Amino acid sequence: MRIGELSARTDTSRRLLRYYEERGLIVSTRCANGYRDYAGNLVDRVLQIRGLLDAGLPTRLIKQILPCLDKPRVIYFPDATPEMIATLEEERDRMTERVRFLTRNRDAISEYLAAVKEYNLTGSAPPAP
Amino acid sequence: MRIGELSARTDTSRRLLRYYEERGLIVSTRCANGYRDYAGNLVDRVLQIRGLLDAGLPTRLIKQILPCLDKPRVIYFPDATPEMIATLEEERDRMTERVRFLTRNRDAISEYLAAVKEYNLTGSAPPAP
DNA sequence: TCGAACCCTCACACAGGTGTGAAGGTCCAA
DNA sequence: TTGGACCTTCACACCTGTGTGAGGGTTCGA
Repeated sequence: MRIGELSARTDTSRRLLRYYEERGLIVSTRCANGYRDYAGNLVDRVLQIRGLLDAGLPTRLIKQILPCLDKPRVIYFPDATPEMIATLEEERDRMTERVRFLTRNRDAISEYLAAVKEYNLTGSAPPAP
Repeated sequence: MRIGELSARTDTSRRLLRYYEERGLIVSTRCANGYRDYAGNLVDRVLQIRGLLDAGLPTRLIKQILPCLDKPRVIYFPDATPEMIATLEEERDRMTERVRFLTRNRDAISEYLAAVKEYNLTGSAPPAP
């Protein structure tokens, strides 16, 4: 598919798709006229990239991580240098940390929203836990 | 405490502490000589801010969210405008989404790392699940 | 009283993700 | 064959979080 379609199907600007390619996150072949040609599986890939970016990971790391998230991954085993393993372990821990933080704060927000709802319903503050 | 101590206790540069203040995320009083004076509870507050920033939330939102995370929060109920409630609900959902994404990808990384470990141990790829 | 270690404001700079627009080529349908 | 929709590259520009340094005060111990 061409860039316009991929853009529409991923709700991602053409600009960003080219940027991701420049960063090595996605690849494309070229038609005879120079237009980019994308494989169908790139839709999922782009969505995954966006999610990881939104989660705070830089493209540099996403590029490292993406191959490991592919299936089958066996073919990537030989590429697993010790440095990369270390980077991945570090990043995994950082992600765990992020999840903890996000979850905790999100729960606090939920709790607050529930309390506000209760307040608006009954006109009085809910009992302290 | 002064900025140097807060900086040391939160492992955050003075520059950033001033920036957070400029953004309205933290407050300080001023000593007679113009030095900033921080309350002790700001240590936790700053760590929380850093966590939220690292989790991908912009200062703009953190500022909105922080008051809801305080205890007791009852005093903030009157401030809960419908727009703010809506913003919070939106952000809560975005955070849930982020958690899902991070967890999924982190698990994939963990799985990959485990497979690599197995591979290095036995010299052969683990059986496909 | 001097120097070190603080603090202040201001401002320039950078990296990363993203928008926007210019200048131009391609393709298809009216 | 012309117009519009699509594509190309290139470049400037923005915002946000952050570093760094200049120029200048304050505090305190040697």
